[in-house]
Amino acid sequence: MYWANVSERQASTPPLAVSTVVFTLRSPAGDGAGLGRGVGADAAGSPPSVGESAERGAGPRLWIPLVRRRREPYLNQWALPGGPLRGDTSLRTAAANNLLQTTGLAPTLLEQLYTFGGTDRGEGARTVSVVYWALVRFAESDLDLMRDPDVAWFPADDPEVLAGLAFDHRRIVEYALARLRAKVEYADVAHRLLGERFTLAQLRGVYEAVLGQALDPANFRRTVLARGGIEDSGEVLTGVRNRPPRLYTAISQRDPSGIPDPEGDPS
Amino acid sequence: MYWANVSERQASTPPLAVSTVVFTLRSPAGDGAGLGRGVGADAAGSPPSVGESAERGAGPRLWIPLVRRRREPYLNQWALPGGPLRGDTSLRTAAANNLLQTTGLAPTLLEQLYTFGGTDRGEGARTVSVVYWALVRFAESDLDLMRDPDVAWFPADDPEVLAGLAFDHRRIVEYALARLRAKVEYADVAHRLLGERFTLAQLRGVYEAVLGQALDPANFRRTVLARGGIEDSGEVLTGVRNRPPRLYTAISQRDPSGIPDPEGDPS
DNA sequence: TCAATAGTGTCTATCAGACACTATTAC
DNA sequence: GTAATAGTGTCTGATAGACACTATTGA
Repeated sequence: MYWANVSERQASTPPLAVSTVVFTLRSPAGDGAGLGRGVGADAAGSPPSVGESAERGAGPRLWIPLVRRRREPYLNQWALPGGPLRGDTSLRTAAANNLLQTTGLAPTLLEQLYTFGGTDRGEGARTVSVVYWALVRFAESDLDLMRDPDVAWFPADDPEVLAGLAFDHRRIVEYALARLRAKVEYADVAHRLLGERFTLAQLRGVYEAVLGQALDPANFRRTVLARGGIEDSGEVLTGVRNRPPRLYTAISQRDPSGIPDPEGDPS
Repeated sequence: MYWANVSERQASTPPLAVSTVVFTLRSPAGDGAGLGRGVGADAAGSPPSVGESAERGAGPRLWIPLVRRRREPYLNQWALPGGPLRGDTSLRTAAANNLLQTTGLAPTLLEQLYTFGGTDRGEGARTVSVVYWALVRFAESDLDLMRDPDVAWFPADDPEVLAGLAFDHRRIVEYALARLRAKVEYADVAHRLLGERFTLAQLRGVYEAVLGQALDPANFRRTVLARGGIEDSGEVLTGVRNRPPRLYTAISQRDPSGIPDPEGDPS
């Protein structure tokens, strides 16, 4: 007996949830809006301990929003924002709604990451989670929505933060980071974390934050300009105490290589 | 209100199914076991028309198994093998079971492809499908299991076959092909379609079938040997009417680049 | 011998990394 | 002026593609 026509079957399938790993960029000097660092860190079970670990100079770092659990299991531990898939919304729409409710932000990039459906995902009933990953521009953030003490931003690569996550969310965040690293080199991922106009140094800062290593400014300029996708806006950034850098803008790219998300929005 | 702890909620989520795109390699000359070509092609709605389209010489081609639907919607059309996710099996196990029941084969590679959950996936009730893609070695196939007239193999890139598929399965197969192409270059995908020992010409045939273009034998040899992952077995293949080629074996690779399937089996 | 494929050697265009060097601002 | 970053030029080693060439079998 072969199953080819099961799409319409109402079987007793496990509950289905949609979660999102949201990345944003935050400069340590705080060039954008301020950011409560580890709000509600006093909760038992997860010490966030957001210390500035000077790994690679003082460039910007990746941050993710987490939500504190208000019920068992993993009570009071931090978890990825998410929720059950309701009625007639698509997976992508559910992820976008979820992101808006949690952070008040609209994503500049939203792609499906992976569907976790193992039977060893943690305590509690077994659940299948479709996980998305997203990028947002933090400077545009509406901080009013962040007053909720059960939502806070944390450095995405902090081992102590990751160790305190509920369920298998640590593995999920690490997988999302790996995908982000693999994607930043050949897609227009970087400028989606920045604003409309950005300098090459800022763009390089994104690459360095994502890849976790310093890059040669001269070579970076050459390769990123040769790759296309950005354009000299003609303006320069003034007010710095050195030679004013040019400002660039991102131009729409037809997904140069890489395979697009099949249900993704062609924005 | 933020949802962080929904994993245990029993919401009215859509039905969940697992499907698999299975690729195998078949030489036009039929060096392995014979293969019913388009069995049951008389069914209305999908003309398989398996003609040898001489696109790139006479190398091997990729084939996929399809299952004929026995109910509405898309009655009698061909679809990907799949079934509902039952009780306490993991997604990966469900895909493997499904593959075994359909083709009688154990996969040499099995990875999650994508989860399709749009609201426009075709007629009938909305379903969320977690789709896997797999590779099998056709020579090892147990053809007794293929007696079922509702299961047949088709060329994976035949436009007429793809056009006749049920639901959004055409898009799914095309996406799986794109992922396979992207992956064959930097992973040990190719030799999983071949047997234990293979010549470099056979290996090149896999690359050519997957990529859809001819490759220079000399350069292919250099690059594939430099990449590592295969080893000279010391034996040669006799019985050919030209210089006997060496036989190589695949050696285990620690996923040289690329990101492994997070719930995948580390085989 | 010829046909056919296996396998080697070599040239070249391209590209990434290293790094010296000049340019332009604030102070 | 100095400090600091922006931006340019150049060298070099690694690599992919083109392609000529030799090697070894069956017929």
